[in-house]
Amino acid sequence: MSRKRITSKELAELVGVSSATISRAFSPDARIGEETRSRILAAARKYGYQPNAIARSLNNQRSRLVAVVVNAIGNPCEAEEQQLLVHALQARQLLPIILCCGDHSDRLQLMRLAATYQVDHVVIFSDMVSLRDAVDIFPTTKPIIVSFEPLDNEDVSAIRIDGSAAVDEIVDRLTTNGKSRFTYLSGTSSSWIDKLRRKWFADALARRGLAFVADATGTYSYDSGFKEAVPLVHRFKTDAIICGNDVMAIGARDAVKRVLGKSVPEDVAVVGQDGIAMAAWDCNDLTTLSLDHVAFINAVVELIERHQAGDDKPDTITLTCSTRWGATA
Amino acid sequence: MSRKRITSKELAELVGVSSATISRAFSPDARIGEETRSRILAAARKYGYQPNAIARSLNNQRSRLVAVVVNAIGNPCEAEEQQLLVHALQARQLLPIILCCGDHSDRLQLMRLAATYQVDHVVIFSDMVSLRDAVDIFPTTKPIIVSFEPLDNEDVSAIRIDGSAAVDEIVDRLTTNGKSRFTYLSGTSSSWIDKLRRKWFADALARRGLAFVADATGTYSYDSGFKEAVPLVHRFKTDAIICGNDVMAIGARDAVKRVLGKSVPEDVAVVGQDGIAMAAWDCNDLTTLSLDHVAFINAVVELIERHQAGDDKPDTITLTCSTRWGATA
DNA sequence: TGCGCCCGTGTACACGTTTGCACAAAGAGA
DNA sequence: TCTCTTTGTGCAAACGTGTACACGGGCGCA
Repeated sequence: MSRKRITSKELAELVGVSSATISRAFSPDARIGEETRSRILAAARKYGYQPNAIARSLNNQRSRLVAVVVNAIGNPCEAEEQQLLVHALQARQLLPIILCCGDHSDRLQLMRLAATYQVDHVVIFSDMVSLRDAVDIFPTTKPIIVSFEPLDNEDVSAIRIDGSAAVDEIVDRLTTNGKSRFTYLSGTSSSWIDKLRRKWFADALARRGLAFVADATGTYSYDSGFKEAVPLVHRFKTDAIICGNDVMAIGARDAVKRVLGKSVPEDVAVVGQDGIAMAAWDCNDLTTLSLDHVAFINAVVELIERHQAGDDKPDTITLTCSTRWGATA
Repeated sequence: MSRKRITSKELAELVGVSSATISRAFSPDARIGEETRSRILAAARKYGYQPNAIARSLNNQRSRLVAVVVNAIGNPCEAEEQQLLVHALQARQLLPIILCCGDHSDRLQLMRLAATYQVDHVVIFSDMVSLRDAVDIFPTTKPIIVSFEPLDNEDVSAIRIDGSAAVDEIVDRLTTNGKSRFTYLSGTSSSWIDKLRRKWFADALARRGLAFVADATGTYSYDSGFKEAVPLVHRFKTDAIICGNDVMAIGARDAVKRVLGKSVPEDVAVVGQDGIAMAAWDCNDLTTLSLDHVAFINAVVELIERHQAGDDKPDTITLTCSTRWGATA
């Protein structure tokens, strides 16, 4: 049953043409007789012939593969974006290769492996990889950086996110409601994104003569949010916890309510970041700094399309965050 | 900056050997002088040479690419499994190509596109694609079916899930607690998995002289669980809702509590399926028919490794479900 | 010295496409 | 009829590897 796939030369023999003509039958704007083409396509269907994309890529110098570098697949925020991106790629006949860099696995080696497949584009969602490594490993493919790391390199395209205005709104409401002992629960200690997000809040606080009274570091997970929230409340008497993502915010809220027996937002307000679908669930109803994921991915896709069209001029697109008002702040 | 990637022939010239020797330097068990190899590797590092995997694949007839067919990336249950699988593949120097078949996109065309890339293995998580289509589109690659569809084809490997024992436990507790008006909320009308899961419960009920008093169909989403639960309680007076997955169960629970003002599990019990991490969150604490995702993916990986080793004999591995007891039933 | 063997390397071909060039046939314009 | 363009096709050369085969040299052994 597992018979070999038929090649263009074999099909050529069966139809009675040359293999070059087979190839032409499959490229839409090639010079070929209409009658010949339909004869070939019929035979291809009959014998199950499909052009070999590996061979084509070798010849073309275009693989139509896209490396997508992410921290994790499970993380809801990333997952929503990945879903949108994968759909957009598929609609353009591009195939995504997912590189999962979050864990212990050797990121650099993994990216090098993907680079050997001559991917046409690289989309870097993960802020665990540095820009320097990215351009080093993909010298021929201009990467698209999606993390918010400040770029000093004019050679890569990027999406920049600006949340300062929305953050100002959030802090405004919190202070209006009497909050003053703010704390920040970040998701990781080594991430540019996390540092930048924290800075938005710190700046907004500074404009009002305030500052964070304490910091904690989790792992972007529910459990870490749950666990880290306890000392923030217990020891630092915080009345407003700003969390690095929505999942940790949900964990923190649960800890405040269940473990500490306090009410949210009256005793302690909790603010998330990302604006994932789950934040809007009735049982969560989270106040969160949210990003329009559709607009975000649209921007990425636009950059990819420019690259694909041969426009190598790098560009930076800036998006602004909005606020989802919920019952937690 | 975007200079072309260096080829093995060019590197050969620089080092003063033939391109064949370059190739040998990169295959661990080739006959090559130790001194020559280290000289080549040093030069490769210096000039940034990496063997071209596309060319190698063409030559080898092995791409080291794996097509992973899924319904969606956002779905938490699938996401957890995808994460595990991707990690396992990466550890084996295999690269995953994700095919997202859930939506409107033309599944068959998408799979055909992936097939042209000569993937070494195909893992089908989605039960939206039929077995017949799979073997048709990947004639040369024996696919690994992960959906639970009853297989009449001896040519594919499969993972089979058996939840009947755990389901019996669950139904036992529910009836002991006085539940009698069971309803089933499925995630889709066209899925084998969903039908099979429903059958486990229906059989367990039948053994006790019971049957579902009503059925509803959602979309595996929180919102659909929320919406579909209302009429089940309101109109059919159900006191136990079995949901097709955990996310819908959370939605159903919220609707029962917030919209209908009833208590869970006293008035209405809610049972999920999948055993995703979120089910164990403090705010959810869901009773659910759960699968050991690690064991599940281990089984998949074992099948892949056999295929990779050239053992084409198809095999079926059976896993059993367990129960996570929570506060909702 | 002569024979056989292993080691290290080069030569050449194959993998399955795409595409520039050549060329025959057909049609158009004079 | 002669030339010029257009159309459809084949030939052959890439694309960058891996590897079977050949071959020269060094070594052991008789």
